[in-house]
Amino acid sequence: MLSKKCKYAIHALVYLAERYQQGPVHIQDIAESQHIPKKFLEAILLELKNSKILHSKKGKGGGYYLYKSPEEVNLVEIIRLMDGAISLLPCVSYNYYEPCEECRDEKTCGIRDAFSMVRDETLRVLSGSTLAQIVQREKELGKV
Amino acid sequence: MLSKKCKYAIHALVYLAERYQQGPVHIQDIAESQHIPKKFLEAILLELKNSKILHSKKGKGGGYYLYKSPEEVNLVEIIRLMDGAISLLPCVSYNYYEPCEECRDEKTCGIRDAFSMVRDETLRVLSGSTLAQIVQREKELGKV
DNA sequence: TTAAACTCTACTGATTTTGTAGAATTAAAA
DNA sequence: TTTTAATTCTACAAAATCAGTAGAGTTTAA
Repeated sequence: MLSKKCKYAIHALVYLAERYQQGPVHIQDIAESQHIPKKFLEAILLELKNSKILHSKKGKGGGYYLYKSPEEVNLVEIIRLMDGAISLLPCVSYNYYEPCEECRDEKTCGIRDAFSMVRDETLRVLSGSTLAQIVQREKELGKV
Repeated sequence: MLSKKCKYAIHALVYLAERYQQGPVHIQDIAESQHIPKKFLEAILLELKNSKILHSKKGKGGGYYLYKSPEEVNLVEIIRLMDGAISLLPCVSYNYYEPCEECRDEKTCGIRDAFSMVRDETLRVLSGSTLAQIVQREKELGKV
């Protein structure tokens, strides 16, 4: 399961994607509309800014806005940033690999195959799911 | 990521699958060979027994053994039992469904699609991965 | 100069995870 | 019948992670 932090990040980014190139958006605005605790959201947005997904403008009239285009940001990137590995086992992770403590020998472990396939399919689906796609999908579904 | 508990359960079950229909196996035996803390393993095996995957024999010469056949036990069942939902979001879960607190309207949420697909692919792969298959795979890979 | 916004450090409470202790129960075997 | 070796069960506890808060500092527009 994704953490709340990660779900908050996705919702905030979708909200900002809907307002792409329309100037900075207040944290307060995002927090209220998306039902996210403001102080918690602050930390999340800061992290997204440090990862060059967002930029911010300080001071009066400031706020956060998308730095990357909505087509460039996909769910894989967001999840890895917020929650870490995509895979279900550390021993089949591309970005967060660790040897399994339990497995004595990775080469003869019969369990890894299935989880490698799950990882591949998950990456395939989530990497194709960009902010632009999500916004487009919501328009199709009739969200105002 | 799977919890340690879940990984322990998988390893213990594979170990028992390799000894299917060869009588009860001591917890001690499983714990030592699979590097699992014995007391923790006790709780895990008891849970697997309560779910009718294992049976046990008490007293001297007792132990645990597979009740279901290795062909009947797949990774979906084990993960659901140990860690809960397969899906990454509660709002797309079959067995652990909960409405998303963040989404005001599930029907117009553009995020769920991708996670529904991830869930479907994950279920497809993991439901096809049985204890029998894992044991077979380990034989192929040359595990003694 | 003031007000409104983000920035940053530190902290805290709740929950989950990962175990451990120890007594009770059961059953085989001596 | 007693001993011994195993599972069963209840209760607890340490550690890690998650979710959220407090509050001072910095920046910028008006």
